[in-house]
Amino acid sequence: MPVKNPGLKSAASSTVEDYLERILELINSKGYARVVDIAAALEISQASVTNMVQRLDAERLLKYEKYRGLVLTEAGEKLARRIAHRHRLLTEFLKLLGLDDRVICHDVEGMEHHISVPTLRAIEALTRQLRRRPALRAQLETALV
Amino acid sequence: MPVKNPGLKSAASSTVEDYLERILELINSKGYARVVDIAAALEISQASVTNMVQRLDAERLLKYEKYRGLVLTEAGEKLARRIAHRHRLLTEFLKLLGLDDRVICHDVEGMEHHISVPTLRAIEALTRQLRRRPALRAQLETALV
DNA sequence: TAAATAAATTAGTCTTAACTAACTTTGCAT
DNA sequence: ATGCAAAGTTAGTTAAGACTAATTTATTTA
Repeated sequence: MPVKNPGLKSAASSTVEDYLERILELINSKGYARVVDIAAALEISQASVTNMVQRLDAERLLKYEKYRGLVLTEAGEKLARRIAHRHRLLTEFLKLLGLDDRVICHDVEGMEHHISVPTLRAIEALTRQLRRRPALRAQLETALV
Repeated sequence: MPVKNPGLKSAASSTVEDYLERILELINSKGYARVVDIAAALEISQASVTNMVQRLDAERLLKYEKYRGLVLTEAGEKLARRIAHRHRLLTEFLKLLGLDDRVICHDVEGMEHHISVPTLRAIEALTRQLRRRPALRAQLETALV
């Protein structure tokens, strides 16, 4: 089934989004993202990462020199940031629903690539409202017995 | 990336879920689901449908006789119903957020396969609360300008 | 009922994105 | 400086799930 992925109107597949997300995380936390670290983070082989990294270089989302490492391009970083932001918003939303971290993590990782900008905005607004209505959140929790 | 699909703790992939969903829809609306109709509904070739239908038969989610048609098994129908139900709950939820039908349709089709049972329950509870709080819904709509 | 059309099937191909195994490069420790 | 381990790369394979083209079966209509 050719299910498109226009969530961020980038041409990025879910897979590409996952890579960018992890790469940005690594850069933020360690200052760099090596093939071996990306592979560990995504729980896939180094070979797969090498392939994808070369592809992302071809797509100008990062600059890669063989054996020497990579840096995100302007475009790549921008995209990665938006992906990370979307991830955070979804996580916060589910957190407010009282779900546990394991479930949140799993579901967000699955859904995040499929959420369009308008839906994300709506969820963001809802999250804000939910945040200031503890009584409503309490209602939800009791419903989850 | 080996992203599992434990939403309904069935072994069904997203693709299988899509097929079952459409097959049930067809059966509900026309009384039967032919290869040609499934293909049209999913916008894929008849050949692809034939393949999948044979696989679903092997997995005992439906019974299929070459050239003669198919019926869902008990297990297949049960699963299909749960998939359809999840689809409806998500659609209703997004509807209450004031999103337009195109967006809802797209996003639900993407997300539905990745929502776990606990998350679905939480969203269901939230939907109920949202339904009885028009003021809150109005707040959301104004935030979506 | 026979021809024409619609539906279904088969066989083989393509793409994406994983994998393993084998090899190369780099960097560190002696 | 060399040798070993860690990191990275290449080549070739696999699996899911699409596709087309060719063929077969079923159905409709003249």
